[in-house]
Amino acid sequence: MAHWLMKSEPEVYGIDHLEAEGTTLWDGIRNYQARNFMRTMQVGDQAFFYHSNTQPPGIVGLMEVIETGLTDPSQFDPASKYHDPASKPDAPRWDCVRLRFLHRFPRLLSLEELRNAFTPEQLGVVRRGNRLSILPVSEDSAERLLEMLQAAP
DNA sequence: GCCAACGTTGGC
DNA sequence: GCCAACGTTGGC
Repeated sequence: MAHWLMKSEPEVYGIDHLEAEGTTLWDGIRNYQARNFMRTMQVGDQAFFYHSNTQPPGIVGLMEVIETGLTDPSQFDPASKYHDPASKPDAPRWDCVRLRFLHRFPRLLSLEELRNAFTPEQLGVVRRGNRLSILPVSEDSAERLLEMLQAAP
């Protein structure tokens, strides 16, 4: 079972939304590197939910991958901001996964704390200017993150 | 609102 | 295939 970090702006889609819905289709990924990471996800993998573009940014919860290899429907929807006119239904360019809410952490683990505890090599999200919205998390780092999230700040 | 990082596009 | 221009993300 692998671990991932997935970013979303809480104003757009945050842990509150996921908790209320239970599961969600993680659509709208329009970056090839992030898409390729998503393609290697397996059912049962876990993902840290990271709130971006908010104060303070950081990890707030845990999700589980429950379905992979799904075609992202928003690419064919002209009304969607994720519409991709260049993508053809017989050769979809973008896909996505379905995730399930597991739990919130007892506290937010801020980017500042992450920066103090990890190098950019250990945890990609701490690299300044990292725009990738989906990142792999090594098992070592995942273990440390889970420990930090249970401990007091 | 600024700007660093970096992906994408298009002219040549 | 190079590279300048442009667009997006996201921290600050």
